[in-house]
Amino acid sequence: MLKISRLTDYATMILVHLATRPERVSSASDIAESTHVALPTTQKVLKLLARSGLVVSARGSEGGYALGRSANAISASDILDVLEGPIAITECSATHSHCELESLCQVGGAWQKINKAIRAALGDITLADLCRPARELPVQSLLQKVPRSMHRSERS
Amino acid sequence: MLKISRLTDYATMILVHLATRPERVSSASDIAESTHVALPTTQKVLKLLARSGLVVSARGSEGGYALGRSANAISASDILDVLEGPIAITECSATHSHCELESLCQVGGAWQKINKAIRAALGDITLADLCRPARELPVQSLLQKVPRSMHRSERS
DNA sequence: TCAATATAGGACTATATTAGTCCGATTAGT
DNA sequence: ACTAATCGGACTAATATAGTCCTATATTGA
Repeated sequence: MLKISRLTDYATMILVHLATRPERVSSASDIAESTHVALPTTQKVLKLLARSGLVVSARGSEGGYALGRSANAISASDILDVLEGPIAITECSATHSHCELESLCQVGGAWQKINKAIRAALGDITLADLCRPARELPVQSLLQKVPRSMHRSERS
Repeated sequence: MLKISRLTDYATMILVHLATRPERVSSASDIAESTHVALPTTQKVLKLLARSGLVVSARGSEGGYALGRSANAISASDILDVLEGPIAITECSATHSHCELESLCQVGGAWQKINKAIRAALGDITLADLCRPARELPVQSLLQKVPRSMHRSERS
C-alpha cells in the first residue's frame, strides 16, 4: 500500500529530467547517464512513457524523447496510470460474490472509495510540483523504515 | 501503488466481523468460517493483529479474539501499519546522497510528502466507517490533506 | 491432574509480481 | 549505405506475497 514501484520512481526522475530540458530531445542513453538508471531499464520506462503519450519520441539518428505536454499538464496520477495501471485497491473476487455476509463485501467497496479519493488528490499534483525542491514544502518529520528492496540499488 | 495486499483485505474483513460482535470472543475457526478465509491464513492474520493490539486474544479453551479497542478508535492506517508496515513510498538510498543532481533526489521527498498526506487522511477513516456502506465514507477530506503548496499552480 | 481446546511463534514452500536484460526490427538522418 | 536511434516483445532473475504446517504454551473444566 502506498508504495510506488521502482519503475515509477525511475519514470518520475526521467520526467523531471525532461522537464528541465523542454527545448531539445534527449536520447535514452543521455537520460540514463543523467539519472543514473541503468540504460536497459531507462529504455523500458521510456517506451512505456512514449506509448502513453506522456513523452513523445523521435526515431532515428538525432532522435530521442521530450515531454509530450507541459510539466503542469502532467499529473502524478497520470504517471501512476502509465507505470502501474489503473489498479484497484482491492478486487472483489468472484468467489466472494455469493457471500452471504453482505457487510463484509461492502468493505471492498470502502477501499475502492478511498482509492478513488486518493487518485483524485493525486490528479491535482503536477510534474511541475515534483520538480520543485521538497524543502519548499511544509516539512513534517516522518520516520519510516524502508525495506532494503525499495532502495535504488540498481542505480549506478 | 494504492493496492492493498490480500492479507490486509482479509484483516479488514476479520476486523469488521469482530466489530459486529463486541460482546464475545470468536475463535479463529469461527472467524474463518464466517469470512470464508482459509483457516491457516485467518490464523496468520489474527496473530499479526493480536501482536499489534488491534485485537486482544484469550488462549486456551473457550479462548479466541475480540477487538482491542472500539471500532471507531481503529483507523484504516492502523490496519495498514500492522499488515504492510509503515512503508515509505520511495527512499533515496544513503549511497546516493552525494548525487550531483539535487533536483532528481528531491523527487523522492515529494513522494514522501504525498504519502504522508494520504496516511494522514487514512488516519481519519475508522473501522466503524468501514462497517458502514461505502457511500457514507468521509473520504472527501483527502483533498485537504495534501499540502497546499503541492497543488497545481500556474507557474512554468 | 488430565484432556481438550485454543492461541503463539516461526519455519517453510509455493506462487505471483516486479525488475531487469536482451534481441531483432524499424525508422530517420548524413 | 551506414549509423544512431526508438519499438516491440520475449525472456530470465529477483523479490515480495500468500499460504501451510509444526511445535510449544496457556486456559478451562471435568
